[in-house]
Amino acid sequence: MDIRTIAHAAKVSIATVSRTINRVPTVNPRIAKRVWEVIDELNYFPNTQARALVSGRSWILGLIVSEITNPFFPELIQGFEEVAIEHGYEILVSSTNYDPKRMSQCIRRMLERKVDGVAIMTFGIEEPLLDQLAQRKVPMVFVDIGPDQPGVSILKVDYHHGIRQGVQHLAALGHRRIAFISGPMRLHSSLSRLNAFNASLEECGINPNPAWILEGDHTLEGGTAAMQTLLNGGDLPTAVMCSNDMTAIGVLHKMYRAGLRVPDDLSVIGFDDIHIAEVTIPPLTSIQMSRFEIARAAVTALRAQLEDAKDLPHQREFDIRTDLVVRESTSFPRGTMKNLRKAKK
Amino acid sequence: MDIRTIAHAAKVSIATVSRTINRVPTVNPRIAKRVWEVIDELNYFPNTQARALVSGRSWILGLIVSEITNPFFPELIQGFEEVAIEHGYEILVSSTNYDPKRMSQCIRRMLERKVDGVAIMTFGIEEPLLDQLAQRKVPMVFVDIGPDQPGVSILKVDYHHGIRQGVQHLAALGHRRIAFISGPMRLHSSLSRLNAFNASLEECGINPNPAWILEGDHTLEGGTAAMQTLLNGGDLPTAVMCSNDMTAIGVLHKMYRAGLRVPDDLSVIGFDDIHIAEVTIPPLTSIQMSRFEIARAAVTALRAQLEDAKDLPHQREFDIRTDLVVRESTSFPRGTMKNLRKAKK
DNA sequence: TTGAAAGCGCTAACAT
DNA sequence: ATGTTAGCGCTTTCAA
Repeated sequence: MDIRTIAHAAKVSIATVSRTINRVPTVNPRIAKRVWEVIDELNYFPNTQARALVSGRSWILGLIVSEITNPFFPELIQGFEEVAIEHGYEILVSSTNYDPKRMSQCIRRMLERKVDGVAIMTFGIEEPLLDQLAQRKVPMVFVDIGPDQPGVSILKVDYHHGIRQGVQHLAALGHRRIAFISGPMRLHSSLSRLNAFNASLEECGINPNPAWILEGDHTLEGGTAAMQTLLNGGDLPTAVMCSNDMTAIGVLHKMYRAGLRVPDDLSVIGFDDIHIAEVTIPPLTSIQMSRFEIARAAVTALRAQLEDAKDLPHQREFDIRTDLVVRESTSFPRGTMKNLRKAKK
Repeated sequence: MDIRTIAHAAKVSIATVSRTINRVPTVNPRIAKRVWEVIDELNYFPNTQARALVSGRSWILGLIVSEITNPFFPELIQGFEEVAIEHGYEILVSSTNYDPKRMSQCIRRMLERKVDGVAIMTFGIEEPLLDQLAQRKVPMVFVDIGPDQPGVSILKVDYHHGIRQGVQHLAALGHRRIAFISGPMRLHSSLSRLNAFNASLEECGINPNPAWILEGDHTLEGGTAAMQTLLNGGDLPTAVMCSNDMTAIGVLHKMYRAGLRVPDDLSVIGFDDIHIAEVTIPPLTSIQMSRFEIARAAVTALRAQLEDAKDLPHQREFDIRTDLVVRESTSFPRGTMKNLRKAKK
């Protein structure tokens, strides 16, 4: 069944069927109605590849993520899928696993399937492969930073806002000895988070201790390893802030293994606020970055380049907020409670 | 740049370029070499939609999952992507969120993008929409059950093997009071797991208590809710087996909330063995079902229908094992330890 | 073994 | 407002 079948059944030309489907305003409403009836009755839908071939628009949006097994990303993908579908786009998701080879393969896949636009949410652009996309004028959207080119939008995450809230929360509880476990330092977003942490520390008048700044890799294992390092160091901080929730969960686990208690022996703050943070033991205080907000902004940014609807924003940068969510992995530093109790007596 | 560019540069016809790319054996090796050189030099790749249009093969494999935010699925998707790409297929992932409307939308998307085959990993087919796929002779692969039609393969998960190991493990520790929190009962896989549990109980000579068979929904919240019900019931079991790990993590959390200890007050076994099960507190004893094995089998089953390679298996069913992984959420029932200690004295 | 040409299903320019 | 037709980039007969 093809467009000819419909044209024949509706007693019009294939051009009219095409126009009807594409909602060209000049079609006679009565004829359009007849065409739609035939389409519905025969359950017809156009061949997307033929359509893409001739129109040059695939109606596919690419989404490149670092690793799909980090719960942050499925939540992001879900939002992206939802918003994209809503606007008639199919999505092509692909993950790099922080591997430059795979990154290059991802770009290739995007190119081969002729995506109309691509969201690169790997929190750090690993290669100048992007030129291939830029050359073909494929609109792109990045997180944090991206090349300053036409067709490129940036989702600016305000790490500082949430992280400052976290540090202030810790400081208010009485913490002065605060560690930070970063993400992979070659990722720009990791650096941004660390910078925001250092700046917030300074705002609170706390001196940073270099021995308490550790590099993690945004995985569970990275979190346990960093916590182990901290434990080996002897001079333990009273609180630790993590660059993402997976790291924090690793920290929680290592503390459990070491027979220490959170938050009694160490307060822990995560970042992302993934769903599972609600049920960790103890429930994780975390800095929320809305996946849905990011997903929506990414699709919007791409659509703004692709379509000329008047309701689409015409900006290069989009702001993404972060906010502290206080749960139970943060409390007074050890000792303070006793003092409080004494004071009460 | 298109096939003509290459043909011209290599001084051959476009037909020869096409044959070269498609590795038709009749092409003169020297000419083929020349063509490949031009292709590499110009960094050319064929337009997939033109190719799909004329050949009728999209080289896209669909993958329908229930919910991408359940960590089991990202791990599955990752494997599926890897194996599919390895064989030259692109993937189209889509999630139903257990919503029949979305399921129907998923099928539609698969149809519109003309997938060559589709893996339906929703653990329970929600609708007879599949006819649309069957009519178009799209090969399908299901988990557990599927329509008995040509072109349909089934991944038979041996739930019984792993679940029996779990029950025996519990029985060996001295448990006789074992509860089960199932998945949504309209899903066939949930029923299978429950049946395997009941059968295993009987094998061990344990009487099932209907009050200890609860229906969950494979989410964290379902797990906490079911555990709450168990707590309210008063007559607490000494162990609980869960239909998936998310449920088990919910149980762990509710126990923590109730001020009870795992495994001292309750032993907990999960199912799936997702990555995070290693770092729950305590680390979760779980029944492993290999995502990668499922992913590989799914792609293999589809390829067996699509390609005529001699090395591809020609069977309708594929077996998937399950195995117990013992960690620290299971132990002796309360009281037994004391007895043991006494005995030691 | 290679080339010429038809045509996959559709959109869009042009003609009516 | 509707129809006719060229052609998107490729694969695949068919002829040489």
